[in-house]
Amino acid sequence: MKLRDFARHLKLSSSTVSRALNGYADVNAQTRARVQAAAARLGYMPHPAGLKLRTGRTDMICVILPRPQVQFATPFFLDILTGVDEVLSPTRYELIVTAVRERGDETATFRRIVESRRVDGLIFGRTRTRDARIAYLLERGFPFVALGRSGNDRRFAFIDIDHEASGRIAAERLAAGGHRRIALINTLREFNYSRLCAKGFAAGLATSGVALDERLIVDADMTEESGFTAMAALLRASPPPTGVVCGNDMLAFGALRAIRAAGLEPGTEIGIIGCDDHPLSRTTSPPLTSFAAPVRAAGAQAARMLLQLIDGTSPDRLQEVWEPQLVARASDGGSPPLSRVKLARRRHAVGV
Amino acid sequence: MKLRDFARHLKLSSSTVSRALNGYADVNAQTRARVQAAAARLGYMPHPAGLKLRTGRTDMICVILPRPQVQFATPFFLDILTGVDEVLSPTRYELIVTAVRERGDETATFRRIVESRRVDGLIFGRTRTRDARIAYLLERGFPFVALGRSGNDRRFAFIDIDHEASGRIAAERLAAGGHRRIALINTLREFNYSRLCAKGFAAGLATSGVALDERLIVDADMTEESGFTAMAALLRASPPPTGVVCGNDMLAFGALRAIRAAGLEPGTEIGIIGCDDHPLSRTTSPPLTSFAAPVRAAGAQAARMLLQLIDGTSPDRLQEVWEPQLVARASDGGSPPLSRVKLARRRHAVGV
DNA sequence: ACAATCACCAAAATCGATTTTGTTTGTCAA
DNA sequence: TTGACAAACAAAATCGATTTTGGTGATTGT
Repeated sequence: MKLRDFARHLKLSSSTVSRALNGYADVNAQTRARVQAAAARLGYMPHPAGLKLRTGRTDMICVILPRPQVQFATPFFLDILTGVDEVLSPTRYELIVTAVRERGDETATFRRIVESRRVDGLIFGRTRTRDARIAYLLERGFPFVALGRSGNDRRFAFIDIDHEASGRIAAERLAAGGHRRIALINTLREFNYSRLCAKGFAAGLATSGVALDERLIVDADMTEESGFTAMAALLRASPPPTGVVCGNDMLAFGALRAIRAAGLEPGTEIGIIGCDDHPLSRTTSPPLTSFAAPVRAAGAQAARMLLQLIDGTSPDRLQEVWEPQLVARASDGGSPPLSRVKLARRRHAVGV
Repeated sequence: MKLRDFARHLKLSSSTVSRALNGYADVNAQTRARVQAAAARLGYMPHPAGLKLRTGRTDMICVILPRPQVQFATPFFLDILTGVDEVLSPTRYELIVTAVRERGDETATFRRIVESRRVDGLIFGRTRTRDARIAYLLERGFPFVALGRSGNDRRFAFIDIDHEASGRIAAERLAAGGHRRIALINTLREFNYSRLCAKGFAAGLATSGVALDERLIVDADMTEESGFTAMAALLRASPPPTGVVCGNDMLAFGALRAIRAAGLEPGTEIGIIGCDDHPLSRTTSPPLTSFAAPVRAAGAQAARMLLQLIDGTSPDRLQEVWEPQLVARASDGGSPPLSRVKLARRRHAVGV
């Protein structure tokens, strides 16, 4: 049923009906009520295409799906989507999802989306320390909210979790537990939060009076396998670390496995702290100490920010950094570090 | 830049330009080439709203995001999305995602989507044994592809994995390993694949000459915690099972933890087989035997089917059931079952 | 009683594409 | 020479909404 039919049925002109539905003042209150009641009863809804053509709005918000290569590192992406949808669904906006296909230059994806004029705004994550996508969007003046900050520019809307604080708190906590050789298995340095985590980690060691050994800081992509490989390598150092901070929980799962494979007991002989609070982290053995990431709330907030941005709010007023929340479990157990001799003996025993 | 401007720039009428771009015959081949070259050079793209209003198509495909309550049981949802997008992106179709918000009646979500006339077709999963959503869509004649079959009706397009075969193969495999008391921790019976899995499991036991003990079959929702709880309860049976099949890997993770907590060694003292091949399954201890679920390929195929359906292919010709592929690892180790005495001793020792 | 104002509604323009219908050429055959 | 026909393009109608403009009848003030 289209507007004209609906109007004819009400014995009114389509313009009056339109104005009644949109709550204009110059239509009789009684008529307006009658029209709105009839619309609800007959289930009249304006045809989206006609509406969009006339108003110029697309009423669509796009969330960018990162490349699948690292998807298992983001079990949280669904949470983001859920949060965004939660905010969008009571509004006139629709949520659309576009995956990044280009291998090399993600900017091409963004260019395509912007130029197709199909969406009013963009939400995406995995911000880089120097982010070409952000530069492009800023240049085009296209509305977007980034999940995470970037290094090069600050004049855009973002919501981020303070990974610098996570890194610092984790380092200090292990140091307070008596550890003096503390490693960091970080996520890829190209991502901005990874850089911040490393920075906080270094600061935490410094304030705790623990020397920073560059050889105990390694980058890894965000898979369990990388965590395993990185931890296994760290355990071959001499002396090996007795505490380790991981850039995310998936890496920590791998690290736990490597520690066990080396014949050591995580949580008592080696302290380990993750980051992100993966749903399985409470079930590892020992349960993994980590930092809660309220991803769903962040997605919702990003959506709210984007709507405000589209409504004209300045991006400078739409910037938030949330404090991380430590989820203390058993894996960072404050045991004293093992002696060098004891460790060497164990390494020998399991043939690492 | 709109069509009229573009046409003026070419010193042609907009109708001719439109016909040239759409490859009509009654425009000079030379002119057509000139127009298409200019479009590529100047980056002209028809405005989506105008196009949709005129053609009536929405060029949108909607994928339904299940309720977050069980999201962690579906780390594969992103895979589905990726597969769908992979097929859609070279076409004129756009992918949109809508989350189910209603707690009770999911049909309300579907009604909203269909009536808003914003999408040309639907993809969704978690089909139920009796599925009201499918009934509604069939009644409305709205194009959709279901990920999974349903019990009540068959006249719709679907793609499914043969969970009946998985259940059967898993049961037979454990039986062949010498197990005689085999349990099933199944997913919720309201989902159709869950029912099929139980059916296959029973058949597998029957062909192997193993008695089916109803008390060893339990339903659980799809979380790690449920798996733990269910397995712990099973271990309190007398005699306890020596083999267990899990409806998905997340449940199996929980079961593994429960087995360990009871002081037993999974893979040698208790055989366990999962289903879905979660990315972490290769890293458990012992690595989990499971069934590969080519979710991404299934998503892609669902998208292809939906496009064919929209193009007029009959749903009867768009039905596929894929065979599961066993991924043999160590967790189903073919060791002989423990004696009742030995088990009892262990249970006593760890205080279960 | 008459003009001015106001409330209410209808008619027409507009958004940007596609598609149908018309018009101008030029060519060819009768 | 002229009518038929085809090729190539232009003009106009159309999709379904919103918004601007304009007009009618009633009310009010003087």
